[in-house]
Amino acid sequence: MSERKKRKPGETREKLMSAVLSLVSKGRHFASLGIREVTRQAGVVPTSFYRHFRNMDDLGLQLVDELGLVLRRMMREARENVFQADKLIEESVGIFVSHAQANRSFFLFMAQGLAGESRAIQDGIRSEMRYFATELANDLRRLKLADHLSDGDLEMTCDLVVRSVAFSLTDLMGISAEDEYQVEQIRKRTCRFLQLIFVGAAHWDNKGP
Amino acid sequence: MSERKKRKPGETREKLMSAVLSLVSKGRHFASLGIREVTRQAGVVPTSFYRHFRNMDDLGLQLVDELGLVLRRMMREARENVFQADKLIEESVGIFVSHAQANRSFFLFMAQGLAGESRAIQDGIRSEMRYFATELANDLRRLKLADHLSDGDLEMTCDLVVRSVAFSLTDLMGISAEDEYQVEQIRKRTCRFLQLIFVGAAHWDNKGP
DNA sequence: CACTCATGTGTACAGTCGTACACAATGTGT
DNA sequence: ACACATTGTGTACGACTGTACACATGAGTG
Repeated sequence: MSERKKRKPGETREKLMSAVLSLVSKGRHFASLGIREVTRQAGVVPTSFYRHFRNMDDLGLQLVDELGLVLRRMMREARENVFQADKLIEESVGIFVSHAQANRSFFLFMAQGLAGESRAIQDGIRSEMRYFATELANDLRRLKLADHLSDGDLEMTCDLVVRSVAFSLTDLMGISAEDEYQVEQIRKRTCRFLQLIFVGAAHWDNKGP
Repeated sequence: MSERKKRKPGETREKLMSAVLSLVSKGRHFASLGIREVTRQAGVVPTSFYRHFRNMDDLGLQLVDELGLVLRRMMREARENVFQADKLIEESVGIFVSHAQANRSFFLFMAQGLAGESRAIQDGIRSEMRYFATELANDLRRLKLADHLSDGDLEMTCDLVVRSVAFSLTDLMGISAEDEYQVEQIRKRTCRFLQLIFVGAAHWDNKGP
């Protein structure tokens, strides 16, 4: 139970996970990747794979965990940088887009996993999205921006927001990262989506059941 | 250039496409399917595949075409059955859910293809969604339900509607088709999403650029 | 009839797959 | 210093893969 002082503990593990992300950003789908292919990309012998993962789904699940970290970092940055309520949407979407560009492979993996082959990975990603929606609801409450909404209605609104942003994610992933014009189009369009949703939320009066 | 009277023209072709759908509904991802696996499921010899498709992506593209037919059938039924404007959302979502159940494998394929491996299939499905949004916009114009919206804003609203429904689709595909309770939950939640969006659209005044 | 054409079958091959096993290197606790 | 646990390597095997080729069938056309 002492400290590990190996030269590079878990180095191959990281190489394998990076290899998957790298293949995914090259256009491959996670479900079509095999152990040999991943180890080849990582520059390791196939047998090494089993030292760290039981199978590809196991690796995918651990990628979902790391994805969670990325998302939390993004949320923290958004919380630190969004001060004025009237720019809330623009700022948040901007941060989201830049994170999606900076961690393209992670978000690509996320988009794929939502309708992927492994139920466990699907559930993991869905759970991350639910957590995100909950945190968003907390923030809106804290900023007194949703006082007239019931808890259930606020939760629904945030859920819709997260889904819309997630769908914009698949738009982003469909274009090349360098196409500034298209990125800007998607950014603006996502902002308008969210504005529309928030206008709806602002005028939402016990219309729900 | 005369009429073909072969016993069963294109029979194997259909068997191959059905085989893919069948494998997809069993939980497999399209990107992970191989030619041999598909032909085995179809009860045909592997070489027969090439008589009808150049590769798996080609087959996928033709599945997208058939998916288009399914979507158009659904839209027609919605147009025929939705009379009163106040029940428009409930009726439409109900028709959507029942179609998604009846053609589960097609919609599963669609959900997968949105973030799939083949760019061509992605674009095909995206194009189907765009068509759908446009038709929806036409209907709303025709029913005089969006008179205060500019064309661009109406298009955006319909796009958001279609995206929200498409995301509900992945919810639907994640549960077992027999779980009536969960299906009902998703149905209700989708209705609330759309209601929120339409409330937003109703109060939308040149807030856009 | 013989022909062509579309379709389906059988065989074959080289490459890849997942994974089991024995072994080497190296850092850790006694 | 010793044995141990962890991590990485090399080899091996049977199953599966995509696809090329030659051939069989049967319908439509001359």
